Amino acid sequence: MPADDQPTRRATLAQVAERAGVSPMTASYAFNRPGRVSAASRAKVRAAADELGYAGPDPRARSLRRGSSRTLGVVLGEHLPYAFEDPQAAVFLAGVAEVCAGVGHGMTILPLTGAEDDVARIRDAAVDGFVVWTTTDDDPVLEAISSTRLPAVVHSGPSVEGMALVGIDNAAAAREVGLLAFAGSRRPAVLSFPLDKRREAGTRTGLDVGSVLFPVTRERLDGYRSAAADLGFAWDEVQVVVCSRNDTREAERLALDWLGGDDRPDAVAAMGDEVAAGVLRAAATLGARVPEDVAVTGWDDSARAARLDLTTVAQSMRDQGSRCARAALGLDVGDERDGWHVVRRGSTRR
Amino acid sequence: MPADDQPTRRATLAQVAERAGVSPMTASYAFNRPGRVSAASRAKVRAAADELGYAGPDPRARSLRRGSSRTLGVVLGEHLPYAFEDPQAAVFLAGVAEVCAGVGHGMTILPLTGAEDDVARIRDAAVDGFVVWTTTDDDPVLEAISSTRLPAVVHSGPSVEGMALVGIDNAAAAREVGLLAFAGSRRPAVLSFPLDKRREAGTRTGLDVGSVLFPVTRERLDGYRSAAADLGFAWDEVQVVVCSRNDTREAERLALDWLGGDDRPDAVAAMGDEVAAGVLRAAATLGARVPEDVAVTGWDDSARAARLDLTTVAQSMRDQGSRCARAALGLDVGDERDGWHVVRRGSTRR
DNA sequence: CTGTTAGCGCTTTCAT
DNA sequence: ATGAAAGCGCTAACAG
Repeated sequence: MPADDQPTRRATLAQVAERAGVSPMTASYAFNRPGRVSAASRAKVRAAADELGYAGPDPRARSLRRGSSRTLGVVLGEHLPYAFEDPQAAVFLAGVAEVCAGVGHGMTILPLTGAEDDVARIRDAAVDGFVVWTTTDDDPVLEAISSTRLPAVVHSGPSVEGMALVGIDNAAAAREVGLLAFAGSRRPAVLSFPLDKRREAGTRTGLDVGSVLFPVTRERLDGYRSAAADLGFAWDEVQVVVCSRNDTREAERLALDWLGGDDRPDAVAAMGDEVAAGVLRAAATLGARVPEDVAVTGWDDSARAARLDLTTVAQSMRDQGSRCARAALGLDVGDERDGWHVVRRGSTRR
Repeated sequence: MPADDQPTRRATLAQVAERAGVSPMTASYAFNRPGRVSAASRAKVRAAADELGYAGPDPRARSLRRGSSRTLGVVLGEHLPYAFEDPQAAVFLAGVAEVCAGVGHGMTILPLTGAEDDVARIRDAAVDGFVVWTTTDDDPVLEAISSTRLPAVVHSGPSVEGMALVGIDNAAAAREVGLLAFAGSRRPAVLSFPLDKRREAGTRTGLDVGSVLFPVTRERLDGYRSAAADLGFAWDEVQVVVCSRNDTREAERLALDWLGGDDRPDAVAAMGDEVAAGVLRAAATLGARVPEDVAVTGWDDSARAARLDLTTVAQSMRDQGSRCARAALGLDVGDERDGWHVVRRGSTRR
C-alpha cells in the first residue's frame, strides 16, 4: 500500500490558521463572526480550510468552551415506537423542533427503556436543558434530570420541585367532557390510559384514583369521577377499563367483549380519540346505536374525532411542545395555563 | 435577599476529588470504572459528590476528551410533522433507536427545514456519525455531511460517494408488483410520491423518469415502467399521478376526480399503502369494483394493507433502521442487500 | 490501586 | 482588525 500521508485525522482550527498565516483567533472569527475579519483574512482562512478539508469548528470542543451545546434533550418515557406512533406525541415533538430550529438549537431524543441505564443516558446527554414527555410520579429519571441542575420542563406531569410544568388542567377538562359523556346514562364507564408503567389492561371498579402513578391519567380519572358524582353516581358504580396504550385496535378488541357483555355500559368516557374510535367500531359491529345505546367521548380532537362526529377535548399539542421548548431554553412563555375546550358533537346525548 | 453562598455553578470533578481527598483520576475512575477503585475511595468520592451536588462528569468535556460524543445523528429531510406522522419513518427511527440504546449511544434528530441553516445545524451537531433518511439527489446537506468525514449511511438513496447505502432494490420490487398491478389492464397508471422537494401534486404522462430527484421515487417509476413495457405499454400510455405525501385523504381526493373522469385508469400501482387506501376508498364511493374495474397495489405491507386485502411490497423498515445505525456506528451489518417480497392479495387481477 | 502529566480543540478576555 | 494567553472539565497514557 503506497504511503498515504494525508492525516486521516480531521484538521484543527490551529492548523488551518497556521496554513492561512493568521492567528487561531482570526481563523476562529472567520468562522464565527465573519464580519469582524478583513475580507483578505477571510479568504485566506477559507482557502486553507478547503485545502485541509476542514469543515468548521469541532462542536465538541466548542460546547466545552462555551459551556453550552445548543441542544435540547427531549425525554420520551414511552418505548420509542409507541412514542412515534402516537399522533399526539408526533405533533408535540414538531412543536419542540420548531422552536429549537428557530433559535439554532439541535434536539436530542432520549428514549427511556425502563432499564437501569436510563439514568446514565440522561447524565451523558450533552444538552442545555430537558423537556420531559409526561411520565409517572415514581420515574427515577426525574431525579436524574433534577440533579443535573439544568433547566427542565415536564409536559403534563408529574409536578417536580424545580421543574416547570406545561399542560392543561386535565381534571377540569375531564369533568366537563365527563358531564356530556354521562348525561342520561345509567351505567357510566371510563376507558382509561395505563395506571402505571406496567401498563396492565383490565377492568376495575372502585379504583383507588390516588394510587394511580401517571398523573395525567390520575387527574382525568378524578375529573370523570367528579362528573359522575354530580350526576348521582358513586365511584364504585363506574366501571374503569384500562387499555395499555392509545390504540384503536386494542380498544376495539376490549370493547367487543365489554359492550357485548351483561355488564355493558351505556356511556364511555375515553382518554383518547384513538381508543374512542375503537369503541365506536365495536358498537357498530354489535349494532349498538351511538349515542342512544352508548354515548362515547374521546380526547384530543384529532382529525379522526371530527370524522367520527365524536365529542372530545381539544388542546394544541403543538403549542404545548413549543411552550415546553421555550421554557426549557429560558425564553419567555407567558404564564397562562394552556388552553382547552370541549367540542360537543353527535356521539353524546347532550 | 440573604447571602446564598452556594456556588451556583456546577461542581467539577476536581473539586469533588479534592473534597474526597483523592486525586482527580481516582474520582474519575470512581465514576467511569468503579471496579478499578477501592471501595473506600469510591465511598469517599460518592460522599463528596453528594455534598457538592455533583451529578457526574460533564458530557461536553468528556466528549472532547474522548473524541466521541457517543451520539448518532439522524437527518430527517422531511418537515418534522410529516416525518413523525409517516408510520414507516416511525418504525425506521425505532430501529435506529434500538441499536443506539443497545450500545449506550444517544440519538440526535436533525430535522431539515430546507432553509439555509440546515447545513450549519449539521456541522454543529456533536455526533459520531450520521444516518440520512432518504432525500433528493440535489440536497446540499449531503455535501455538508460528507465534509465532516464522519461515517454516514443513507437510507434508500441517493447514493453518495463515501457513504454507505441501505435499502431494498426499489426498481426490482416495483417491477414485480407492477406486473401484478397491470396484469389484464388496458389503462395502467401509477400513483407516485413527490418527484422533488417542491412536492407538487398533479397528473403527468410521458414523465421523464430520469429527471426525478428523489431516487426512491425514480427507481420505483423505473420499475413500474419496465413492468408496463413487458405488458406491451409504452411509457406515455401510463398516466402518472403525483401526490405530495403518503396521506390517505389527499389520495382519496385526487382519486375521486381521477377514477370518476373520462380518462380513468383500470389499474393503479401506488407507492404507499396509505395512498393506495385512498384509491380504494374512492373506488368504493364511486361504486367501482376492485380488482375487476380497477386493480390496486400499495407498498410497505402495513397492517392496513392486510386489512384492505391489498397487494403490496413487504419490507422491514425496522431492520433497515437497525442496519443504518449499525453501519453508521461501524458495527458489522453483513453485506446482503435488504430483503423484500411482494404480497399478493385480492386487490389485483392476478 | 492511585497519582502525575499532558492536552483534547476551541473561544473568552484583554491587549495591541 | 488581529493576536497572546489562559483554561473550559475531563481522561488517555503512563508511571508508581
